[in-house]
Amino acid sequence: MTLSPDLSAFVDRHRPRFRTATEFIEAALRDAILSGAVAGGTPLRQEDLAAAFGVSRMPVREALRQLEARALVEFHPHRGAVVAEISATDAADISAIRAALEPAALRASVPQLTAADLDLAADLLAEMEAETDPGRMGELNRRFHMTLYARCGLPRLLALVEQHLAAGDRYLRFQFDALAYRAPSQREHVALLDACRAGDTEAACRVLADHVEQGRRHLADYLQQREVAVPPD
Amino acid sequence: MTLSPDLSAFVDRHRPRFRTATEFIEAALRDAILSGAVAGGTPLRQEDLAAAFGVSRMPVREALRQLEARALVEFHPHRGAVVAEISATDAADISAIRAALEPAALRASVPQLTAADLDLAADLLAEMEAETDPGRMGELNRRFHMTLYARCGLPRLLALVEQHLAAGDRYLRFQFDALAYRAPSQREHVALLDACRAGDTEAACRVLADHVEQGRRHLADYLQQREVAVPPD
DNA sequence: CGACAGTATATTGGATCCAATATCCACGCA
DNA sequence: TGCGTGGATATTGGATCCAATATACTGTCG
Repeated sequence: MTLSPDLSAFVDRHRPRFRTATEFIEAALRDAILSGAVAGGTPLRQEDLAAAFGVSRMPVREALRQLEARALVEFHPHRGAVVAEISATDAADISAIRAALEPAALRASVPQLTAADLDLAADLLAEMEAETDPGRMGELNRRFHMTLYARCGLPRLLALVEQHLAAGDRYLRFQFDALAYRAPSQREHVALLDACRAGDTEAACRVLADHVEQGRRHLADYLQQREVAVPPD
Repeated sequence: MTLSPDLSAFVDRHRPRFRTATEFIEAALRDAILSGAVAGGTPLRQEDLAAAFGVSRMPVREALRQLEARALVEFHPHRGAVVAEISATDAADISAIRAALEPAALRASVPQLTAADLDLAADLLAEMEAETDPGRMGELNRRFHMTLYARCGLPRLLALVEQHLAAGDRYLRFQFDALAYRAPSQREHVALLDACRAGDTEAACRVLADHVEQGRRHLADYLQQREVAVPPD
């Protein structure tokens, strides 16, 4: 440890973000799918992906396997992987999981939240007010929620919550009337943060449960009308 | 379709259970880990596993990647994979997830349960009375629970529940006083099944929440005394 | 004209090979 | 003697190659 502590920040900043190609590709593909950049049903040709990333098929295969375990892609033996389809029932599924998990995470986290956590959450909320890009909006929303859950001390639960927050965002991409949902959502966020700041765990959980339920309903309504408009093939 | 329908059952029965080596190895390793046959911290050498399964390292690598995504093994770049460690906090983590998810699954499932479902659950319960092998007992317990959740119509939620039921069983392997827990657990199972049979969804959820909580407490007590006996190295 | 069989092709699954890197150990130096 | 350096070794990460299989096409037969 002869290295000046001041230098460590630079070392960290310049350290390659990913240590293996597999890690990098897995993260990139996950982002691409969750952000909605590649639609459900899209075939994922190993050769094409390998060429796109400038590697061989092998790290692509490993990354696809990890995404399969996360239900983001589906494998059909000898036919390849396709991006998992979205559907109204899948949205309901994700909403149900969120509704079950997030209050549990919040309940464990609120008593441990620090002033810094609450300030960070407030900052994220303020940023969301001005944001127009839906992708960035989704990220801010996830970070806001995750900040409030972060102190729950249950890493598995936290990972599951993050995963399903992101999975839910896949659907928001396709909502053109998302703006109508935005104002009430923000009001719920404010109420949630207030309850957390007051240390009222149960009130916070109630607000959150309601918030997730509102989101579920909003999504269900949207997807149902969409399904009527675009009949299943 | 010239094949007599009567033959299809035989075809299915004799169809190789796994169509790719990766699938097979993934299932085998998962079972080995969840059953407690290989302890946490065990290094998983790709070459050794490949030899043990009679294949090359490649399907082993893909299987390990899938298990990594399920948090059953941990990868350390260029150092290999090790079986995920068990700990008191991890057990608490899994218990919290179960407590959140299972009542949600049950609530959605109870109204859809058929008489056949309830009879199957009763059969499993009866089998459990006589069972002494802890591994088989765990499997019966999982199947009993899953039978009651099966009609929830939310496949992702169901998969998560199954995954964490199995993950929880990893801990029961190490409990030598599991027999003391067995009788009250069975009583709770009976009460749960009765409530389901009566179609009283909310009562069933209360019984289940209590059941999971009892399991959590039992596990926490056991692991705590164990941690005192075996200080962390 | 339609259905089936056989083949051709594309793509994945698996094996082998090479490169990169982490750990271990011996050695030298203060 | 203790620490740091350098190389040897084991193991993984990645590339390339071969085999297996699913799909599409083509031609033939009814």
